[in-house]
Amino acid sequence: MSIAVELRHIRYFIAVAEERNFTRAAARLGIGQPPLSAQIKDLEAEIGTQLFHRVAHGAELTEAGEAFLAAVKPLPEEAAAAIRAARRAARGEIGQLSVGLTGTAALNPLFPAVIRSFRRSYPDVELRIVEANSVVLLASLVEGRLDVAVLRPAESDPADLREERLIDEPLVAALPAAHPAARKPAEKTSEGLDLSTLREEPFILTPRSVGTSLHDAALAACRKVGFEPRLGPPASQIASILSLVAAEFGVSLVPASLSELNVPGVAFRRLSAPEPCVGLVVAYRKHRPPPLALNFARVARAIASA
Amino acid sequence: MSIAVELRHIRYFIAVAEERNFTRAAARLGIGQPPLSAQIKDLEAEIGTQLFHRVAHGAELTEAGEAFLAAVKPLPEEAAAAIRAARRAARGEIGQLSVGLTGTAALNPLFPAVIRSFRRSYPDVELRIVEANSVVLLASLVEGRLDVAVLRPAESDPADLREERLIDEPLVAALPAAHPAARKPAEKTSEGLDLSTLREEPFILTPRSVGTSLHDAALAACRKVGFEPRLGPPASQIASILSLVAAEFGVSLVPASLSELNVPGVAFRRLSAPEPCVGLVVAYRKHRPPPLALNFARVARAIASA
DNA sequence: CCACAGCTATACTCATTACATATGAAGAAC
DNA sequence: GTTCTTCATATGTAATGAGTATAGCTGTGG
Repeated sequence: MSIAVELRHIRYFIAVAEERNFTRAAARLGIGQPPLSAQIKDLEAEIGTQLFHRVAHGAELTEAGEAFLAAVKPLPEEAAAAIRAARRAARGEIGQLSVGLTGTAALNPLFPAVIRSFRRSYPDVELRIVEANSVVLLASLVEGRLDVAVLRPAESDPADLREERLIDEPLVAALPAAHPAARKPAEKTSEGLDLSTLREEPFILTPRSVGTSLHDAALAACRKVGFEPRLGPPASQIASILSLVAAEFGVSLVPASLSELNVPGVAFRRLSAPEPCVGLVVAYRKHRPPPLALNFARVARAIASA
Repeated sequence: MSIAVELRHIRYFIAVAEERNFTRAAARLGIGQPPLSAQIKDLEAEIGTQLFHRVAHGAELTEAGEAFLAAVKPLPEEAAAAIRAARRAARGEIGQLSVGLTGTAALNPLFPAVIRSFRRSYPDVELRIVEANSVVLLASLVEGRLDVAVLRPAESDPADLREERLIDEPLVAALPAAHPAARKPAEKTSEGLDLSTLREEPFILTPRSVGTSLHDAALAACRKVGFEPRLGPPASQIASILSLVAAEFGVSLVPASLSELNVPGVAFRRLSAPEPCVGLVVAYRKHRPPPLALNFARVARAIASA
């Protein structure tokens, strides 16, 4: 016999309590007075006590009614807030977003600009930024530990990720400062360095196990100009590469944005055309990407194309 | 088109979210799976976004679903708590109770005992205790500023109050310590003082405007033994009466419980039979007394008869 | 590769109930 | 006393929540 209490009962009850009058409350609710009386009656039966004293000129709250009113008053607004929260989450306006970032992307000025813009557009999103190598990033994306990542693409990237190219970035030579090829860059009109002049140098690259993209791009560039590079000691992070170059263990090919860095003992030289390039993409799962990931990708594309 | 969100939707949603499976959630809710699916569908339509990803082995929360779950999770319990609060309020277990207290009742040991017992039985009730003269108490009761009062009854008390007699208390004479009639109380077997021996003394009484009960009881006692008392200076509070007696402005008749007080310069003497009496009652509105007032009265009766 | 198991969605019916309309009863105000 | 206001009751109706049966989809195991 016990009828479940519904938000409808609570809304009706609050209306009557506020109007202190069934008829006016019914008008405010847009229903007739008899059904309103019936609903309140049901509610009272369920609670097991009167909530209103019916008097000639209206209805007054009983003690139980006062207690009930105090307790249920916030409920309709809480329900409405829940709906708003769900809608905002669906639009990707609230929630947590885990952004992965590969080492060389972190050094590109694009990335801080994207983050700045995203935070301005979505101030209520909790951002978590994780830096890791491409292999880790891709695995984390696929397994859901990351929602989106900015990284350098490779053909071997999982097929169930969507990658949107943000920019293409030329590779430049990173040379020990004392290297003969490092001398020339004084003139502005200087042509790019001919990569083949580095054919005898050991190349410092990241091991293929932590990211195929840069590794393969560097190899491909060398092969294109006719030599198979000799590999120097591997370096798993971009900072290590530059350190090894500075220590004259060899040369390297790195994204142009790294030439902004002033690393003592390292000189950067652009290469002569055709410059080899590596891309920078924003990646997320094709399957049910979080709305926030899509929003992040959109912001990133907007910044990249600006 | 738009269907109001009800607690039912929320209960169902939470069940599915927790089970991550429509079929099991339906079983837990005691309904069939198709109606559950329909209700969730309605909810999603109302919110305007999917709350679950339907996958082969069940249902997973979307971002919107996660946000909605976090927001609605407490609602069912809040509604249940509201019902409990209303029930408790109806039983007079919670709420505020304003207790009025007349001056001479405050000095009776019964009162602290009642308060102690009430607080033990109803620990969640917020007690407010107001001391005032009977006229103010009665008016406050009728007008709803007080819920219950402990006072001395009079025939003139409003008819829409119910008064339950707690105890009858003899009146005793309050005499200046130097008064001849104050000398005799040494022997335990001493007979009471004959009131008529005080016929020439001025009587210090509270003015009738602040409380008819004691005033009329004292007058009636004097008349019963054959004299019309001469009135001394009026005193509006019981403390003032005793002060004036100590100052030898006259004598008074006061409830026996006051003889517990050690007031320098005042001696108390019991009167000879038939001892005049004043009652002590607990009073509350006949019309819709708050449940708490009834509970208070019940506790008071229990203590008084113990 | 096919059949099966498990899950959700759809189609349809039934019982419930929330609502509207009309009316009655009771108390306050004039 | 009369009238007005207010809430309660009676009754019919339309909406809807829930039940039953079934179809569709998706991984799994033989």
